[in-house]
Amino acid sequence: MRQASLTDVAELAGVSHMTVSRVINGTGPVRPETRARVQAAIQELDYRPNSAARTLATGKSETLGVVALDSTLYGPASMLYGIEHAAREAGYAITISSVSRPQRQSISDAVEVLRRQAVEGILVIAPHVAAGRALEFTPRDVPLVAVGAAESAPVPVVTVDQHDGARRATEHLLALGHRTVWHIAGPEDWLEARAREQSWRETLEAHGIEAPTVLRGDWSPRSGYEAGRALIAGGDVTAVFVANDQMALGMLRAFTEAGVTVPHDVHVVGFDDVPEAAYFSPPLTTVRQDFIEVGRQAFELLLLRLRDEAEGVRRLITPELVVRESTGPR
Amino acid sequence: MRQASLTDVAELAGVSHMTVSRVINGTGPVRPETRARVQAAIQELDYRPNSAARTLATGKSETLGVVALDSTLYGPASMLYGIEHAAREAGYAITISSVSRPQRQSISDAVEVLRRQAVEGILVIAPHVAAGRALEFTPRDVPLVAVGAAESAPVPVVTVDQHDGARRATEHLLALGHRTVWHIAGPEDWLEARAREQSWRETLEAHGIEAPTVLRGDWSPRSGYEAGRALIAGGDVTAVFVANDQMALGMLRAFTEAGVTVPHDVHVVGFDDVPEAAYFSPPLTTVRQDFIEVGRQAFELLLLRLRDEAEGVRRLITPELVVRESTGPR
DNA sequence: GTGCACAGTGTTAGCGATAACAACGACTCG
DNA sequence: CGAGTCGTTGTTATCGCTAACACTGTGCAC
Repeated sequence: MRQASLTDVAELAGVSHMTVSRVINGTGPVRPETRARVQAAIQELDYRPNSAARTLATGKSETLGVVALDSTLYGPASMLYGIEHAAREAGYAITISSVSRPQRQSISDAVEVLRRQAVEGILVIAPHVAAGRALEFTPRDVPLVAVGAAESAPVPVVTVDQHDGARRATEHLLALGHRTVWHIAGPEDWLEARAREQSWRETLEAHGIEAPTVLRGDWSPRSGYEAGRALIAGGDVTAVFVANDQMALGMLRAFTEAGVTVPHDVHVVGFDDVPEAAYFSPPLTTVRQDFIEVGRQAFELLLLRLRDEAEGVRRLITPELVVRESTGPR
Repeated sequence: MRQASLTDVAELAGVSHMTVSRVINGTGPVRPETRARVQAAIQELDYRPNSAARTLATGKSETLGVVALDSTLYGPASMLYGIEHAAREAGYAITISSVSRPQRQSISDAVEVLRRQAVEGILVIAPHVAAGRALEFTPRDVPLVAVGAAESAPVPVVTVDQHDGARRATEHLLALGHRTVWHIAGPEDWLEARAREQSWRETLEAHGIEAPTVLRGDWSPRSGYEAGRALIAGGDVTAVFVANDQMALGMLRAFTEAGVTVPHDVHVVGFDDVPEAAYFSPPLTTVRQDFIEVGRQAFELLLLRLRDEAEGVRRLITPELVVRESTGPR
């Protein structure tokens, strides 16, 4: 048998369908005994409101869309969960549409897919250059909030303060007495990677130090490993700021294999503070980003945006330097 | 101005709304020049079909629900992406409802939330004992597929063969000449943890070895670290099979701190093959689970289930032992 | 030339809910 | 005691779409 509808319930309870609707939504007055009869009928028929019909009638879907990254990178995945959690608590459903590769077109497509789903607003987790560009071309009539680092985007945005984090990491190393600090950057098309690199460079320059050549990885441990080998080959490295923890792990591995000891020979700082970082060999000094909080605030900001109160808002979340043995005493 | 509707498009193109519907869905014949006029009108009005209305009219939502775990554990997160990817390719949208703690009630609630969203089918990623129980009480009229390890559930299920994986891990260690193999298990309420533990025990018994006392963690590196310290305190340990890679990392750390060398003093095997595992110190021998494939097959299975062709189906995916230095020559 | 198939299009009736207003009785108030 | 108020319920229209069927006209077979 098919799903029961409002009318079925109304018939069984001997009332009009509107009365049932009132009972369900708590709108308008209903006599207690009528309410009881209706509720009994609902129980008996295992009635469940049809959200498509409700959406059609009200124009509200109580659903938000999230454009996520098709990856299991710790950051993006955590932000997704932060968003989902906050949204669910507020009674919103979440529809996701992920993109495999962060290209302008794919992000626009994902947004388009979500718009057809009649979502009320969209959160874009896409800390790429391409994402920023895609957002520029997004119609202004969709309530949209960027999560991550799309700084230049013409939409409200929530992001961790990458500059601050990278500055702290670099200054921490400088304070330990190093003459310079090397940097392993993330992929060039990630805004976060760019921001960290830029801030690292500026911090060095502020101390009158010329930044050494940047090595670039792709966030993966493997690329960190390779960068580590390259550094060893170059010689004369005593301090490295790596753009994420995974690459830092790869680098630690490369150092270990080559007999370079951390923290004795080299100091290393990562970025993210993944749950594993405290158990690397040695435990990694890193910059903690509270992704869950980012997700939560992004959701909040989207709610504001839905009420048109988020014009030009940009929320910065301050990261935190967590000092561990990888920059410990030698 | 509000979103354009079929009728608006029809008016602009000078046809009936049905003709527009036919153009959009490719149903029924339409003269090429009419089609062109309609398409022009669609373009001009930036028309976008209203999915709520379509769902209401057809009874099909082209949407699937996923009950996910509110965690960034590598496995569950990867499976989610596998599912999402497969579904999107097939034109299905995905609505997620995550549960923070895997209790029977919360899982039932999540399923209920999704049912109201008019999803056509539901995938439950919830490899817990509680999930299995929750699924028993789920009405049989919702097409539902379990992803993970809910073996006893009365629904079709896709899972990695945990028994096989744990057996391979244990036998690998035994083949290296160890007299026995210790085990750090996962949380007792996870079916996967149970399966790995049970299979480890059976494998030892099959070799006439009595299983040593099990230590139990919570999947976190910290718990692995503590288990490692406990093992060291107990002494006389030469081979450990750890139920996941994160705990194995913690254990490696505990060993390093205590001056116990892997692989020289102790051999360690993990489970999962997270991207980092190859860069642990030492690189970790582990059992690789292809989570993306699990997600893909789960989606496929749900499609079968939607056509009532999945009765009692259970798909097992065989994991693979990846040998690295943590069980290398001493 | 009559009939029939079929391409092409329109008309009408839902899908299951909410919105807006109407209807009715009981009660209060002046 | 008539009018207005309010609590309670019902009626009707509507959201945007598709399903089902009705209606044209054309081309072809016989």
